[in-house]
Amino acid sequence: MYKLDRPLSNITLKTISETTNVSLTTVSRVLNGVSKKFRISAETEAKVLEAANRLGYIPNQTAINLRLKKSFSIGLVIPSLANPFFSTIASIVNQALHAKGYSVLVTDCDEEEKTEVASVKSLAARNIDGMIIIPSGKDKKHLEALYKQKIPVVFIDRYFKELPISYVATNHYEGAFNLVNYLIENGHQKIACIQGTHHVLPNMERVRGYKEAMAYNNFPEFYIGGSSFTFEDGYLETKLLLQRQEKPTAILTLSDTILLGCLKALSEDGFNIPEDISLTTFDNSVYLDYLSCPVTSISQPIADIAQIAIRLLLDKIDAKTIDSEAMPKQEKILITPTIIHRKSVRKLN
Amino acid sequence: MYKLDRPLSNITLKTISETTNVSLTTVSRVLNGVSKKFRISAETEAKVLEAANRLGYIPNQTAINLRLKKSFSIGLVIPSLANPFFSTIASIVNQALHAKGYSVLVTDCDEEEKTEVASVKSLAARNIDGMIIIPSGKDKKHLEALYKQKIPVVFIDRYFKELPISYVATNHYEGAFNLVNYLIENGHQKIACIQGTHHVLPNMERVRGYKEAMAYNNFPEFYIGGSSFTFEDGYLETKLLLQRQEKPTAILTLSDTILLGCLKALSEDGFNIPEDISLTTFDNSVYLDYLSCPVTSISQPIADIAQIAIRLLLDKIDAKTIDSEAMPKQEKILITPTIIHRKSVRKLN
DNA sequence: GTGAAAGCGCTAACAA
DNA sequence: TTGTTAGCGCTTTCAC
Repeated sequence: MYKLDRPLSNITLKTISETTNVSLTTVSRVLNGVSKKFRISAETEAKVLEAANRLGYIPNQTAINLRLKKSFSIGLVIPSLANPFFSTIASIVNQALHAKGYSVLVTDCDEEEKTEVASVKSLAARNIDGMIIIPSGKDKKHLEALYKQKIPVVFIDRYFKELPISYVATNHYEGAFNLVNYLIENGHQKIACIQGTHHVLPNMERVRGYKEAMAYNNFPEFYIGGSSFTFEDGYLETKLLLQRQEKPTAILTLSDTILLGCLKALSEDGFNIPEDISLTTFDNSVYLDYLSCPVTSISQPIADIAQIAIRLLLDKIDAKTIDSEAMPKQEKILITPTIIHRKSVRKLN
Repeated sequence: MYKLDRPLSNITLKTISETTNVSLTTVSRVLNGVSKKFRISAETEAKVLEAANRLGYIPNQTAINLRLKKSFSIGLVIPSLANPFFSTIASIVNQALHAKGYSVLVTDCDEEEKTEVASVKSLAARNIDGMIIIPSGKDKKHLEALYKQKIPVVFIDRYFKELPISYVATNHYEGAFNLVNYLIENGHQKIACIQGTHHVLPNMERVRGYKEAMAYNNFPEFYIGGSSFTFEDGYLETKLLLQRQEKPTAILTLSDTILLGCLKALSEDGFNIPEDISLTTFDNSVYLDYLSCPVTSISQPIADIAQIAIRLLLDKIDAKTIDSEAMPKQEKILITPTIIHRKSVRKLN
């Protein structure tokens, strides 16, 4: 009738059907490995297989997706791949999902709420089988919409308690609580906390852990500063902190970026670790071991989180395939992180 | 006829056509924003728009892809998202491409050649419009196949000189050459080089730069050690290096991971930087500024590389859309990296 | 054992 | 200004 501009993969089932004089149906069956189920003769099967091989047949996924209303691909929505924590998750999720035969559509939202909304919509239009989302912002209308569209979704790391969507995350509260408690057990009372972006859940939970651990031990909150997860902020806030009359005996930074800034300020001002000030942090980046004084840190169970999220998502997808009306129940999984002990905490007398 | 298990987005053009009593074609035209081109009455247009809105119509990308033989998505093949250099590239490419209306299918190959081959094939089956690849291995049959299938491809960072496929990468050779020259200008002669994985191109080029800079200045190669881009290897190799009778006055590590291992060994053995030994590295990770002695480093123009690669790819896609037979010419772009001067190089009188 | 034909949702050539 | 219809490549029902 009319011509399309781009003949992509010229070899289709039809091509094979014509060259072998076998019907489309049979060709499809052979190539899908259900020959015996339909009792296709060995002869026919061989003929088809040979042709497919010779011509270099590649099945057209798009057509399969349209026909089956399943795309064998899942969307992964990430605040920023430039953040090592997220890119590690992306790496694990990607590999695990590929191993299960899924493709992964990754979107980097640049920590922007607007970008996230656009990404989620674009993914939804692509007949994605499910989505794993690390929310970037506070908005959740577009996420509610996914629930209504019955697209299986799992949140990682950040989540909305009000939404009936499963999540798996680190128990940041407990992590911080335990870490502060550990400092207190080592005789520290004047513990300062340098936090990151205020409104993100992990930060809020960590700060809550700090506060409650202090309260639990009947200590006043010594100091809380900081407002973003950056080197610069860690540096500035530490400088500010060190100006104060009363010096802390320990500092808890809520991320490794903050820690590095803090370290720079500390060394500039002549404080040694752990002799003068003890230090603890979150994230447990590889380089912590290689700093002049290796720093004790909370280690998030990244691999576990990723694996559980995948498991949850695939379960939901399966459940939906069996009964498309079923509303999956919400799973709320919080994993308590561990403390990796290094040399930055001094035991006071 | 028969029922499919998963009614995904129930609202289709047909639904709208039926509820508004407007033909499918007209509905399609209105929704594609070409109403005026076809002089569709304002009345009809409004009716269609209203219905689409009310019903929450979401176009089915899969159907569009099949029909148009264009998927508006491009594949990004990465050795490992856990590597900050690659994840930064992924982040930039992702954002830029989304801004242009493309979706991005990312695959993490875990630095495995086999995984890469599988990924590339899977992407090819998905009617990808183009691919950006950072090759993981030495195999290139599957990449040649892409060329034959006329799928637009651009390599980043690692490339095959023999393949007629465009690439954009850092000029690692010049980077290393300039860095070693800089050390020599500062009076260093005993310059040791600790390298990473031998067979990867960036490593080979960097080592070549070291060797030729030494030869250019008529110095013997002082020392070359190392075999992988890891902390452990950097640590071990430095320990080994420091055992030797003749100590180096400067060390060039070919990655920041190696550097950190090297630093640990240096500090364990009581060497101060830059007093006892000068240090330079590659990668320019953010934390270099925050080490006890900030380390001078080669900085790869990651953003530029990503932007150029995207530009190249989109050009190829456009060219192909216009003339599907045209064989695009190969572009070979090498960008010379800059030296970020910090405090780790001592000037020898 | 094999095949004809319908249809997934969409676009565009052609007709009116 | 609008509509009819073919067909993208595939799976599956139903028939032989």
